[in-house]
Parts: sequence; structure tokens; C-alpha cells
Amino acid sequence: MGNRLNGFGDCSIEVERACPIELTLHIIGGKWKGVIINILSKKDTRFNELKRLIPGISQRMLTLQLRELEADGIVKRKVEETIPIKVGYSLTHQGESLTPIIQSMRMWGNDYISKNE
Amino acid sequence: MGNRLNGFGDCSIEVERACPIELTLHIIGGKWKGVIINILSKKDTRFNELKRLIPGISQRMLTLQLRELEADGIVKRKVEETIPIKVGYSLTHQGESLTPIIQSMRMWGNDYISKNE
DNA sequence: CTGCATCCGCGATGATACTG
DNA sequence: CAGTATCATCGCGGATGCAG
Repeated sequence: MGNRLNGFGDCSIEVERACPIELTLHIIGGKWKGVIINILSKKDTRFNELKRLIPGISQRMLTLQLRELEADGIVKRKVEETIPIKVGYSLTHQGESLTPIIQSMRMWGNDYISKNE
Repeated sequence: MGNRLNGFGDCSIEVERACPIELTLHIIGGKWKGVIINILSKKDTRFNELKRLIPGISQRMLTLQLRELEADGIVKRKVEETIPIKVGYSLTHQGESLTPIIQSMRMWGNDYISKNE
């Protein structure tokens, strides 16, 4: 997992090392990651359920984004060995620690919308 | 400015409309926007100063990211009609209202780094 | 000093079909 | 149900040169 941090360790801002910001943005900034985390913060969700809840996302992208979130330790994947197979996704502790930020972003976004009609 | 909201108005998540999150992510999620906002939150900064403070960014990208932030009402642009011209950038009120989120992201990022070494 | 214009490669994303 | 594989595309972003 640590290798995902590569490319962030060598940036040197003089005012202040802003890398943690970039890192966070890199982790949650994917095209659909915000929505995914937001949904998972409310309830554990299965693959097809996620797909249904996120209109417009392709199966491929959903898989990829989930894999990245998993690699970053944000999301947990639990396979039920039934037939057909069921796969449940949920937030890890680290993932849950992101929800305050997500919620701040929601509030800011709503505020922004209301101010710009 | 309102037209930048297009594409967000029609997303319909059943669990909850997550669009404000996507919108916020869209506004601050650019490759360098986090750093830019972070720097501007500390002090007004001129173009070349920004370029110097952000190693690795190309002139082109700095211009583009600043233009987007300006179009989104996050950043203010002030031209000093000297020779040579000087252009100062600063946060708008809306831009300043983002800094708590940015700071949360910094803290989360630092925490993340220390936990994943 | 602060940009804009142009060219271009590459990665991100979509569409579609196939699988255990 | 939950993916994987493959192909095609499209825009991001880098490099470079020009301009006021």
C-alpha cells in the first residue's frame, strides 16, 4: 500500500508542505469516489446495488474505483460464497474517518449552489 | 458561472442526492487546485510566485487552474498596470470558506501517512 | 512578467462482449 | 451476481514558441 504514496514524498512547497492535501485529494478525488464513500458511509452495499445507486457509472469504472479505494485502505470487500456470489462493500475505519470531510463538502456544495442559484 | 453546475443537476442518487459532494470535488479536485487554494489561504500571491512555490506545475496548467478557480468564484485576480505587468491572486469569500475543508484534508492526509508510514 | 496558441502523447473512461 | 478482457476514444496535461 505504501507504494501509492510515491510521487508525494518529494514535493517541496516552501510556504508549507501541502502534500497531505494532494494525497487526500488523490485518494478521494476520483470521478466517483466521493459518491461511493458517501453511500458506504450510510450502509454496507453490494456491487450491483452500488451500480444501481450511481446512475451513469459503468461496471468497469465501478470496479476500478472500488479496487483503488480498497488498495488505499478506505474500503473493505467481503465475498459471500453463495451461488450466485454476493460481494459486500463497506468502509474501513480509515474510510469512516473520511466522512466528516465528505459531509463538510456536501454542506459547502449545497451552500455554493444556493449562492450561485 | 451557473453553467458550470450543468451536469450535476440531473444526477439522482436514491440514498441521497450526493451531487453537492461531486460539485465540491469538481471545484477543488483539479490536479493542483488544492495546493493553490492552500497557498492563497496564507497570503495573496503573484503568478510567478505561485509557479515558484509549486514545483512541477507547468505555466500552462497554472494558468488553466487559476482560470477555472476564478470562473468558479473561488479566486480573485487583480492586475497591477505596471511595466512589466503584475498579477496578484487571492481567495474570494467563497474561496476562504473552503479553507476549513482544505485543513481537514491536510490533517487527514498527515494522519494517513503516519498510519501507513 | 504574465500569459495564449499549438502540437501531441498518453492515460482515463466508455462500450461491448465474455466468464465463473 | 460480480466481475474480466478488449478495443476505441477523448480530453488532460506537458513542451515549446510567441506576444503584450
